[in-house]
Amino acid sequence: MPSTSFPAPSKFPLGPPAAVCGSGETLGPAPPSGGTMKSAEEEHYSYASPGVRSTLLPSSAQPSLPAPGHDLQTSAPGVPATAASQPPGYGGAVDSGPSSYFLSSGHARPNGAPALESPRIEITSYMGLHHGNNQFFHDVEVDDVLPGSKRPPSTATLNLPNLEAYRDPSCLSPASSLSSRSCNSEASSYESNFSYPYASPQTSPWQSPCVSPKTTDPEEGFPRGLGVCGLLGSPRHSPSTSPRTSVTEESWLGTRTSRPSSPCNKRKYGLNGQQLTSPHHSPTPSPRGSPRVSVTDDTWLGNSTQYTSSAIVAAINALSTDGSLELDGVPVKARKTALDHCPSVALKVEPAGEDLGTTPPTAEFLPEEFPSFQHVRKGAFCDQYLSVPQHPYQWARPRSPTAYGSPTLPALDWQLPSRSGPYELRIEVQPKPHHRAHYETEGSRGAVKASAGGHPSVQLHGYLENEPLTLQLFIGTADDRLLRPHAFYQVHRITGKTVSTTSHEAILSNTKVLEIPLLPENNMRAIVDCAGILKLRNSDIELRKGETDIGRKNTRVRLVFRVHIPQPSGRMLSLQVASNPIECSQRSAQELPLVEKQSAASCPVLGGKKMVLSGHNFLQDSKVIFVEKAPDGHHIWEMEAKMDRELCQPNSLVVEIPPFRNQRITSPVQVSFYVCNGKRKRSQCQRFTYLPANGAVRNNRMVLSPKARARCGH
DNA sequence: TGAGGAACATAC
DNA sequence: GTATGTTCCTCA
Repeated sequence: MPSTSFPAPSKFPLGPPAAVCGSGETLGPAPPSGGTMKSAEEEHYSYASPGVRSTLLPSSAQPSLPAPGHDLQTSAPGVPATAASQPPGYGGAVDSGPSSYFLSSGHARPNGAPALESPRIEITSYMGLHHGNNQFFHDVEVDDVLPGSKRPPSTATLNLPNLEAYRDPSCLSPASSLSSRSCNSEASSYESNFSYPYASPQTSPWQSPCVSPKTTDPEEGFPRGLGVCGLLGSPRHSPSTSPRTSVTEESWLGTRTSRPSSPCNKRKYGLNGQQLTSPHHSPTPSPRGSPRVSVTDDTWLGNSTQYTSSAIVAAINALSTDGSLELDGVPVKARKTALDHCPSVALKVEPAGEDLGTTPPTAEFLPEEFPSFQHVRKGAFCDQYLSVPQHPYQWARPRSPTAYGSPTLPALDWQLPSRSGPYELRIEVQPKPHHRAHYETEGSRGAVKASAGGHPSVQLHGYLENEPLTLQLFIGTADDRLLRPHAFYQVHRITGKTVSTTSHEAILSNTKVLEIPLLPENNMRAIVDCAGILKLRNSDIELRKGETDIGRKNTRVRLVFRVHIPQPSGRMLSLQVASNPIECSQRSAQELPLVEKQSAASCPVLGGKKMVLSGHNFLQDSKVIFVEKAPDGHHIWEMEAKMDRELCQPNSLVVEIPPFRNQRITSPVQVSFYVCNGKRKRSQCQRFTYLPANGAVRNNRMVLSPKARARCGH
């Protein structure tokens, strides 16, 4: 395979490659790592065109490169050490400070080099990303089309509204609910977008070279690089390209069929792989074989006019083609398991190079301007294949950032600043430190809540425009490494009467992203009451190709919020902020709180002082109880300390030390305290010493000064 | 639907 | 054997 003819690294003078727009502007932060990243970065920048989803395939081109992973520190051959060692993100920001991430609206591939040849087909999610009425985005997208190429996004997403129709119900737990099975839920985008390594050309050396490779999903080039899933390729995608279809189908239908250790078959499901007959098994492509197509239409029908009918047909063809060959060489067990996870198939169709110049005009991607397209899609296309319920938007959603095509937006594992220039994205209300995530086999456990009741809220400060924006939310890691999408958790869209915030799901490189409107009338503030957390089985994720993280004990997450602010220059400013860590496992939440450190071993004997306790398993509603017992064990007093909730953070409590209550004690006064979670969980008592401030010890008794006495109520 | 709890399964 | 993960039961 030819290697990528990207701009030389010299284009990125500030260490990590900085974003470069078509005009040569140096943009935002550099990607987190090198290696496969390199190509991705370059691709990303050099090709970053909202309207064009380039799909360079570093992996396929360089099979030897390490599979995408999470190790952001990993560098790869050929990549400057700096690129790999520096934290992603702040490298080359220009306008808004070092940390801002800008995207130019006009990035066309600088050298006009053709996209990297690659034997993969990927249908990337794009659907529903173009709905907006945000002219800002609109313009950007138009401008972003490669000059002369008029090339539409090379990838698209097809949402499957009702995955159940394609899955064996018997495989689902009775306890399951549609909403809980994120992968299969109405949030069809997840389904259609969620791709597994096996289906990801970039990680599938065995993929058929017959696929026309012209574009690459920059997203995939990043550490996680599993590829944006979704469906639909550009209208140019040759129906002959294909073969990914089967993969997708299999992964999709194979859900739960072969979970190695899953009790799915042992307990209730009683489903065997045989039962799940993938449409692709049929030698003959059939409408049924491409349910994903309809999937894409799901909630985005109203907005998905970006696709031309030809594109859709191409996608269908691709999907309906048996691509089993691509799975050859992949252990059935692993394959199925992994695929199982992502019922939805995300195919990325890579248009042939020649397509670049023949791609339909950008206008195709502007639904508002081409209502006829919608008609064609819904009626002529979707209806013919799948009965897809119309899913009108509930809100005049601004064009989703993803509508630009991920190539133009920073990858989810890029580190972005929370503020830049006049803008600041801030979490006004933090989520509770514990939220039990639900499995696909369970019903939803509801939305993440705030400690003091209510829900987390996020606000964009400094934005004075009247155009609404979209707030993106995904589940990120909470370990010591750089923030990145969490492999074992996905955000779960909550809907229902109790949810006041509308939202939409999108998939970016295997990560589900919830998109929430940020409206000027709400002061660009969003109350996030629509986000739950879905736990994916460790066994499923760990079998993913390229996955390096392990799920065991990896149960802490953060809510990551992003907003992309169009700039007058046409570029995009991206901000990001992550919440405090959230413990998602049931067991951890039940563990005893443990005080590891306290701010002072000795504290004033009188009240009014505060003490900081840090440890584990503290809850926002944890209580700190002070106890004093006489040497003979006699309980002298016990009282709950007042908490300074404003200063409390996860696993860090700030308490006000209660006033001294008993004068008949010896000095130094030994007092114990424990942290109590709920009714039963309490830490071991931990001692500290009161110093006789404002008092003195005489004859084994505390003698308080009049002032101290008054303060203590004595 | 949203939780809480716990039984059962698996990893270490 | 213990710790942790996953599924199921139950209830408000």
